[in-house]
Amino acid sequence: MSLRFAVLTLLDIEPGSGYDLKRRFERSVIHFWSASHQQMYRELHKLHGEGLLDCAEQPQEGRPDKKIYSLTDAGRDTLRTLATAPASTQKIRDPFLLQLFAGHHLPPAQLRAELERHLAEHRALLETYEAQNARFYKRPPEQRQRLWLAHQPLVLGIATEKTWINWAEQLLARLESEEAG
Amino acid sequence: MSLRFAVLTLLDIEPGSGYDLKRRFERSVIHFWSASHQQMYRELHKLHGEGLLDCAEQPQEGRPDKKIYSLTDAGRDTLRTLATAPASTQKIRDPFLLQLFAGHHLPPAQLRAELERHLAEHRALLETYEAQNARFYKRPPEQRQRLWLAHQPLVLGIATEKTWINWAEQLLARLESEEAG
DNA sequence: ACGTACATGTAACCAGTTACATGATTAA
DNA sequence: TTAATCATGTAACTGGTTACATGTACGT
Repeated sequence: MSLRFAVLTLLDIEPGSGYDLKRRFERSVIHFWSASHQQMYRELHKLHGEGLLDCAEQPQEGRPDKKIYSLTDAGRDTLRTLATAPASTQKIRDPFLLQLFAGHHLPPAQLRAELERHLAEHRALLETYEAQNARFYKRPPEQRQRLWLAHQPLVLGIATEKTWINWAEQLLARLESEEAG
Repeated sequence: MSLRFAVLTLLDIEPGSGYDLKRRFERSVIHFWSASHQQMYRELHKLHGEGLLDCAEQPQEGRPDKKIYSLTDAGRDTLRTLATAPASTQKIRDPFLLQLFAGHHLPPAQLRAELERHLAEHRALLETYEAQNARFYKRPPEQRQRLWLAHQPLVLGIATEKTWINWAEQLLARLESEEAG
């Protein structure tokens, strides 16, 4: 139900097309949820079929027509219901940790290279989060007050990435000293 | 491919049945991967069908027969290949953060109750990790040296849970002061 | 000529969850 | 007698990924 919940939440804030939603996921929700454009279109069709969304076709010149989706009353009801339902606690599922767990199958140099690759990705992620965070703090105080709750996932995202990077740096140092010694 | 990798890794350490694997997942790998018994049995059948596992039926008295699976040579080859393949970086997908993001749809008291429920779950999780960690440090130094890499996911698990709990406690304090003020 | 952004979609597959089904043993 | 642990499985469904398909516009 989470993709459904996410789609309804974003369309409730502002109507848009599948393509719009995909970009909004990437820009604002990526640190705690993600979805491909194929998932979007499938979900939008389903929601529309169930009468939770209205669809307005908007012809465009020079580019493909847009289908702008917005919530119906039934959609808003469903959103309220989903928002109230208890969410399940997320278990970690990290393929890289699995790889580490079986790390004795890899030559140490390759393991170190893998770790450095993941480190680079996490550092890049942290940078984009920090940038989003900086934009938040440039908003007027009135908006910051209103949006503080929706901002909390980003706060956690930043803390989590810092934790990851810190752990990985210590691990890297140890891998290097094991290789040297 | 990750479930496959996890199953092969555990069976490489020690052969066992689907039921055994399920328990070993819960005891040793749960903090970075999880799987239900249905997934196990399906994966074991598939791996066996592909000739990556041998299966020895072991009759038992008073309880159902066991099917003990172990790696074939082809299985060990596959495991080595999977261990070498670059793992994708995990994206966070936390339904609770989605709920927070849409938190304005919930009455504050209910939101606080939800947060407290999740906090309790994360605290319990941290406790079990700390217990596992304590058991690790009771092992003889020779074993600690040999297993240090496989122990790293647990180190990260502990740090991540602490980060989560710390974030949630600050959020809870703010929710309480907003309710009071 | 090539890549990127815009815009929507189908099909096949892989992964994970939920519900159901069976049946013995052991401890409270 | 009730619940938990041991042990294996089927079926249906939901969710997510990968590959393919189409076509315009714009910048290099």
